[in-house]
Amino acid sequence: MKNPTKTEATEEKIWPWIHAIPRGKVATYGQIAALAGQPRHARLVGRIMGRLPQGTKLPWHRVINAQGRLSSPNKQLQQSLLEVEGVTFIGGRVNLKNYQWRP
DNA sequence: TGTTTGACGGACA
DNA sequence: CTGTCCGCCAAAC
Repeated sequence: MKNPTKTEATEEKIWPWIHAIPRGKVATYGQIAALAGQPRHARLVGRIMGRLPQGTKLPWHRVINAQGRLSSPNKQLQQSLLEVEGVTFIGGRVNLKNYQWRP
């Protein structure tokens, strides 16, 4: 057994928060990092997201960047998943003023 | 061991 | 609006 890496320790903290994002709302990478007690670690969140398995139950599509744009490899899928939930895209971006989740 | 990379963010020109 | 730069830091090379 090895000590958990910093990434693994952070995973445990961010997953509950991502899971808590309600339908029709979005959160930013930096926001999740801050909620998990890791301010300024947005990239760490992004790296963890990239390691998620396909069948994950986490609403990964509700996490976007601070500019209201999509950063995931599969932007097309992510956008359609969000639109189904009622998130509107204008000019390829989301209006965070209206759709950002505020715990 | 040193450098580059990346599902980021914010400041600035 | 776009593009550049810097801070951040684990993982990959």
